[in-house]
Amino acid sequence: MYGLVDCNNFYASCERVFNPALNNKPLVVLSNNDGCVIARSNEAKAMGIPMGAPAFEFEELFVKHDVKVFSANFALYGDMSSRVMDLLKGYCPEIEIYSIDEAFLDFKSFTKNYDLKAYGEKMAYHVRKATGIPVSVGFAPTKALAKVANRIAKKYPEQTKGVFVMDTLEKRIKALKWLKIEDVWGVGRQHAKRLNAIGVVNAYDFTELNDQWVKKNMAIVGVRLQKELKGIETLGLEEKAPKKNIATTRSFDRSYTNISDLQERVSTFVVISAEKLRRQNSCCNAVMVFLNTNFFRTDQPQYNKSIVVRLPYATNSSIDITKYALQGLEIIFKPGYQYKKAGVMLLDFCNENEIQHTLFEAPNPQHKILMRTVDKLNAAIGQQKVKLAIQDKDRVWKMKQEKLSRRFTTKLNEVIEVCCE
DNA sequence: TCTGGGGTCCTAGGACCC
DNA sequence: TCTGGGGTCCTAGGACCC
Repeated sequence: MYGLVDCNNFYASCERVFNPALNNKPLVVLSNNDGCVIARSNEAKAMGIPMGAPAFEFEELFVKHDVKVFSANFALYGDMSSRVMDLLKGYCPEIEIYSIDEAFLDFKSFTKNYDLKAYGEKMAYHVRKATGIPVSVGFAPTKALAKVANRIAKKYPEQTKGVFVMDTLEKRIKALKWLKIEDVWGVGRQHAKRLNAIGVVNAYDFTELNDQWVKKNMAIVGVRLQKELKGIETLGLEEKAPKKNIATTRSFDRSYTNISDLQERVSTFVVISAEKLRRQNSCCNAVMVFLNTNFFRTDQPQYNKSIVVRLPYATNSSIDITKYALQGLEIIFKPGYQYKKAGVMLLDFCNENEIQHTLFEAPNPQHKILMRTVDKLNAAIGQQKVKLAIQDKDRVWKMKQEKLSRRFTTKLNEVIEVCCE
């Protein structure tokens, strides 16, 4: 059996841990720049605030119903996530951390008639008790079915106590008939539309579909999914692998027209990305840069362009990569447009120790030592304290974050205060 | 006025090889 | 008039996930 543990309304729950006055109140968390709603408490969901809703469109509703609004606090969420995951590892060492708020557990090595229901409840209780984060647990013979089981646990907390075990054929059929096709893991908008058109409305219908159709319209991924839902295992736990791409992209608080502003942004994006690259001991062979105008402003001329610049040698030096990224920017930049978003993506990785050197161009060996030193300094005295001269030339780039909570768990001077009378 | 960010996998088709 | 067969690698774009 597989288990899927998923934190309930994760970001919203993180905000509540250190501020219990928020319990039972509608609460939303906004994306960078306080742009869109990216997490909602149950109360906020019940009010009909959709995922991805632009915050400005719902401002009135927030005020009217006293919805608690927070800017995304990823320092807090990331730390809370690792606390939850560490606890789960204690219950099942075979674990795949699938995202910041969910993990698959493989119970293969447990004895056949092990009481997973009781075990799951114990695990969920412990996580709640130790971190303050509520979780739901689904058990089933395949990963895709564990996703379904989890959904049931989350949807019916009273009946399931947050844990649902799908261990019989009857339970599986009933669950699949209950689950709408568009809510199936791996079925997105496009496939859902096509499936609806041929009368497939729930997950059970999908399992009954002939596999020729599935192969033709949803490719091998769809075929696998169909098997998984029938209880035939096609997906195992995945190993944690180093990233194949690393991206840093941002929308700006306003539009920018000057190339010098964009040069600063692109350099900073490279520096952030390259630090992640070094952390996983990789080098990249190419860098992609893109520029976007504001596509919501249909009244303004639009220009979206990206370019991939090959590097002469594989490197993870912020200095080298910045140089080539800026060359790329120079090529795609066109004056006269209002740029609202830009980004950088590092591509084509290899291991730091397996670099193919070229005959005529060699990296500066000093960079490696320099980067290590910069990384160490930044880790010790705060991120981005040591930077390239082209970054932040004469202005502080501020993201709109008006409702940011404290970094309760990762900054000593921001920890919670306890008052004793 | 205001609308996020970061990933993965798969496939078709072009370019190339012998 | 008529023009083979078998293969690899790369890339762009689509679809999906959180």
